[in-house]
Amino acid sequence: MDNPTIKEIARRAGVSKSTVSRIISGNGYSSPEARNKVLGLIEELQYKPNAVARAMVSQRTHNIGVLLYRRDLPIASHPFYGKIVDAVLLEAARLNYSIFVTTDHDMSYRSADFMIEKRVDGLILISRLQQNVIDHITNFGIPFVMVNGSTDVDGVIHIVNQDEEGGRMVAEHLTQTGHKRIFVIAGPQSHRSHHLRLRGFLTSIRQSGIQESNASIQSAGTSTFGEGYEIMRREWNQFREGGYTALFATNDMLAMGAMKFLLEQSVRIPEQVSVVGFDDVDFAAMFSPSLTTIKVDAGDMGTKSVHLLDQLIRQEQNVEHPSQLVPRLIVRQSTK
Amino acid sequence: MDNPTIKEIARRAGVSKSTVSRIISGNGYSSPEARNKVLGLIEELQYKPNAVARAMVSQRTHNIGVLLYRRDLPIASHPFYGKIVDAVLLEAARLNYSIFVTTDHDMSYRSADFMIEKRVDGLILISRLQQNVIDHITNFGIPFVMVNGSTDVDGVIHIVNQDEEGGRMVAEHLTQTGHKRIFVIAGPQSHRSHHLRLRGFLTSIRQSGIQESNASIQSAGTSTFGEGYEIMRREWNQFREGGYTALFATNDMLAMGAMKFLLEQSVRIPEQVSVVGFDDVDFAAMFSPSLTTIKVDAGDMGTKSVHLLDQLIRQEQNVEHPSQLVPRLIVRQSTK
DNA sequence: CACTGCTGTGAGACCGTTCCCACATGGGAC
DNA sequence: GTCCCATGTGGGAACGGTCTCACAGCAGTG
Repeated sequence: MDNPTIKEIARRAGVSKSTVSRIISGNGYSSPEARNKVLGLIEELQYKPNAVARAMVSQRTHNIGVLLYRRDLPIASHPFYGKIVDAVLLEAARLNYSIFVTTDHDMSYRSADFMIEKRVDGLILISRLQQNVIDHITNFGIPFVMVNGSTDVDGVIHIVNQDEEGGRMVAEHLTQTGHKRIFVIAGPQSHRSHHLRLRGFLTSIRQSGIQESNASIQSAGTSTFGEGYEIMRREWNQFREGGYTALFATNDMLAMGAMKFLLEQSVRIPEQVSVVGFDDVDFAAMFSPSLTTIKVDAGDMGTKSVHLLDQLIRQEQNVEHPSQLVPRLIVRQSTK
Repeated sequence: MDNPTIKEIARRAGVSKSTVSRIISGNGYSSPEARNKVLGLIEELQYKPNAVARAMVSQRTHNIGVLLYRRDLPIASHPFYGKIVDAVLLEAARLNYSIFVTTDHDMSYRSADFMIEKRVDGLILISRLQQNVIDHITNFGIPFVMVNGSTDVDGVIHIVNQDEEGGRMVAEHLTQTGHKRIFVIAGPQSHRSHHLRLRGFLTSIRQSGIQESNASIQSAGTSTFGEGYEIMRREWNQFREGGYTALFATNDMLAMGAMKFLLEQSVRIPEQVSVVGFDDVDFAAMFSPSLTTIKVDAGDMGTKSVHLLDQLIRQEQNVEHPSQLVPRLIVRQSTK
């Protein structure tokens, strides 16, 4: 790593490092001769400014930490959170930030501390964060935004979807297509989004005059494909004998897991059973039959989070709390 | 960001910053009294060492850059590369590195330069890198390893799978189960892995005495689900009339795309057609019917890459070129 | 001619650490 | 009593930049 430094450039150009610094940054005066000389040397020696040294004096690293709090699945290959990360990466590059990515399986603040030591300009927190982690981070005065967190916290910028509204859309779609007996797989109710999706769904069902006794609600311990499959397998008899014509799961992975079991039992989808998921992960469109679902714009979440964080970092006045993202029903092959 | 500094701790403890530094690092002598006092203050003031300043003097940032060169899909949500990244994240945390993640769509060295400016200790390069990018990085003397790159480059540590062997395994599996006419969807031949998978497959087929005229080979422009679907749709007549009983695609996404089209035409899998993919992405086991495939251990790739890079960074002598990962056939529902 | 303001430059402090070196004290060996 | 060594401490340079300040030259103005 014997990269040339500003001092080396200055020495060779016969000027002071102040002059070189001025020329590089474009602030302040410099003569055309000095400019040519220095710029030529920069090109010749392949000088790359040292971002570490810059951070040292400017007290800004231009780095952002993305912390994913999950116990089950890793981050990047997660079908939903992975998309958020992608969008974060893209938007961050546009705004000249670099991104540290970390997963925290302990749900502690160990990794948050690590990011603090690295002196990131800000943090993006995703999924299941605990109140104490939030408090911890707040303590250090590091700007941060939450994305799809498990709970809302007062005063914290939190980017979420209109999950309750989405649940309502599912109910409407199913009731309008004539379904009366609906089987529901509900993801962890400790998580805000699963909770609201279920609530919106149930409220709407009730308004349609369908008795709750006509809906069977299974609660899932995790929100994975395997869990969906397992629940369906376990409840198969109840499902078959109950005369259910529709299945709603509070996310796509649960829905597809259950659907896979149904297909293995030669249940025809959608002829015999209609299935609706939630999120619109990439696989939803690829599955066979493709899955009707509520699209949550993960990309938009990622983009917004960086955008808002950038405003917080730059200490812009009155950064507005973002409005919730509007979900959209996407009808595919799994419902009729 | 008014975190306390070492100087502040020193002032309050009534000692010099040298002493504080010694106590924190554990190098050199210090009296129990000084130690207690300083450690107490660190706890009380929630002192977090400044990694930027440390990097400044130690000339080591303990940061690693992950560069993914792709034109089509983003990184994190990529079903195969995402898994590599996950493993990298995990292993890096274990070895006390932080990870910068970047995607480069231009296939230029813009993002490599960016990482150089950030003075990462090393780079992990994934997928389609060009020779000139490699040269560029080599120029700066930054340690790096390649993972599943499009081509091998002399002297560069490159972690890959035994793709040719995997292709052979596919051929054996299909011929042993009695298939004679096989339809092949071959991903971009400019990429090492797709090229070798096809080659291994064809070599083995030929050895089994099957004429090449019995195999139809379709070349795919990309290696995506959509491309697989599209190719199958386009070649549907040829496929049906050709009497093919098996389909091999050089990766899972292509295979599942094609499979989805077949299912939509009410082709029964595996009764009428057997399908084999390559990679064993998560979705392969979830698809219905689940996909028989060759497992490439993406996790192992990620872990190894960090491990090797760490050795390069620490300038260990004779770091050995890793042997190629051994693939494994995983038989699922899509073949019989 | 004195004053002002623009252009151009360099010296040096500073960011928060680490680490080398100097130095002081005290006990044990000779 | 002298010397040596272990223990404990502080001063200050260095890492590679940015930025403030001082200062010099020179043209324009009244």
